[in-house]
Amino acid sequence: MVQVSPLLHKIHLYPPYPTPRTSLASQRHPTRFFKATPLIFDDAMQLLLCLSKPAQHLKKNPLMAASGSGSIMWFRKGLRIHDNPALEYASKGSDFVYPVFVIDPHYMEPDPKAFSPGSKLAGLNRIRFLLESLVDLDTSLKKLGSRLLISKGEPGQVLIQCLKEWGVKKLCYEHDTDPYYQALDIKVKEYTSAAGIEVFSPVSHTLFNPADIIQRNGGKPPLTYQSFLKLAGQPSWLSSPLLTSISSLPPVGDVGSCEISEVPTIKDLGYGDIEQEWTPFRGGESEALKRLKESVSDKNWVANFEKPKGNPSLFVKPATTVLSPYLKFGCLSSRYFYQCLQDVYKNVQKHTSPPVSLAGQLLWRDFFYTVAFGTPNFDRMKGNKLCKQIPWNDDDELLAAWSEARTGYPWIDAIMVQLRTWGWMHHLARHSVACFLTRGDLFLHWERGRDVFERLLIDSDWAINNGNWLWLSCSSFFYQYNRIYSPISFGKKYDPNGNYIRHFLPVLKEMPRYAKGVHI
DNA sequence: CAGGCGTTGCTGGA
DNA sequence: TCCAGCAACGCCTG
Repeated sequence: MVQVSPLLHKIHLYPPYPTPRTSLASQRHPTRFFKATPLIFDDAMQLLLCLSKPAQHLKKNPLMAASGSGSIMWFRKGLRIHDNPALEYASKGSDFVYPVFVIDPHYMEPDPKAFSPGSKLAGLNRIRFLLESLVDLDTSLKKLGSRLLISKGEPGQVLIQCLKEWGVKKLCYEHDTDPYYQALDIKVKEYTSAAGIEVFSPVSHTLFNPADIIQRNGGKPPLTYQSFLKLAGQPSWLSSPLLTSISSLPPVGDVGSCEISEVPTIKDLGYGDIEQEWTPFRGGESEALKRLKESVSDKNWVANFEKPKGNPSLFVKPATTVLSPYLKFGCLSSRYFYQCLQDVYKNVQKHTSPPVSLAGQLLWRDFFYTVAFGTPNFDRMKGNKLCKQIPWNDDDELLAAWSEARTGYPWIDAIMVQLRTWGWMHHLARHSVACFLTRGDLFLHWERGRDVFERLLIDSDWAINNGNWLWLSCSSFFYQYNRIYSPISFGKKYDPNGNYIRHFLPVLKEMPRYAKGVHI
């Protein structure tokens, strides 16, 4: 029978989880005219009349919402105002801008069958983080004279319905390389090209355009970080300052019969009253910029940032920025982050460099985005050309012991508790539990661990998550699976307080090893 | 097919 | 404490 490790309640005695850095880290679609046949003449007259009148009149006339020049700004990732070229283009020369976010029920609505509270695809912590980001975006848009329009349903269908209903001639959204969005974009573009709607889809989620890098490398993605750096060079946009603020936005036009709501709460989504310990990290662009400012203002820290080497106890110290969840949802622009870092580097005598520097971390992110984009079946072992084919163990109970923090190894269990409650861990902590699962005695499939991370992490990012699991399971990029193959090695060098001990075994010898199947 | 490269982790000496 | 050297592995190149 499955038992809860008696160690679980003791885990909280361990050095507490990391704290934030502050306290510590054209053509209009004709549908509307056909639908409203009696109004064709009126519409045309209104248009003629309005041409000679001030724009204010246009804005107040709901009929003109459809006939004026309107754009849809479709938010997916990129939940921000600063450095948002799609939003900038949508508002340029438009009388109306419809900022839309579509709630995909698969991603948001409760799934009682899931192994942790949340939807089919995401844990509750990340869903809440997303909702907070949407509320923040809505607030910012309202300050600029606009608002966020929330719609529900299959995103492709909903968007096409909006395009029809509002008769806009421009659709703008941030380009996305994830397969989910690639498939969605194909569907939407089929419609827009048939309907003669202009689509503007700039690359602004990453520093570089993955397609460019792949092309420069002869059609294949670079497979080492160093070769990626050589191909990438300096980002082209760095020579001119990014647009980081907007003074106002065109108003939202008439939404017609489209069902629009405010940003829902967790309760609205059908989760009822949830009693759980929530992640301490608040979603949204405002919070992201606040954190960024705090991190970047410490020039010494930025200049000397180095991925902490060796000692995992460092993850209780102010070792990172905790900006990853904000980068994931695009609450923070990676390009703006990079620009801020370059500004600091310019003004100091000496600074660290990639791969260990802070800028190097952003480049790692781009590296994984590029490889992931250029590799079919990147998220699977089978059919993935990069992935070493390994006959992994398949054992649901061992997997459950790992994901439910019942392995019996306090260090591993503490990290898994942290993942479940906070949805975020230091990269060294991720490294430890990933190696434990795939390269330790469990020898379980990296796809299983990936699934758990993807669900529970608030910053889980398709390309980066899969890339790291490929790496740490020695399936790709790195292949020394004889390294750290046994959990004992986690105790060899460090005692429970994280102190370095070269030859350390006794404590771990006394640890119950639930993971070996005794108590499972 | 050999040898160099990129990579991580351990060791031993300064 | 820090750093160079080495081991070990698969990929890339000539």
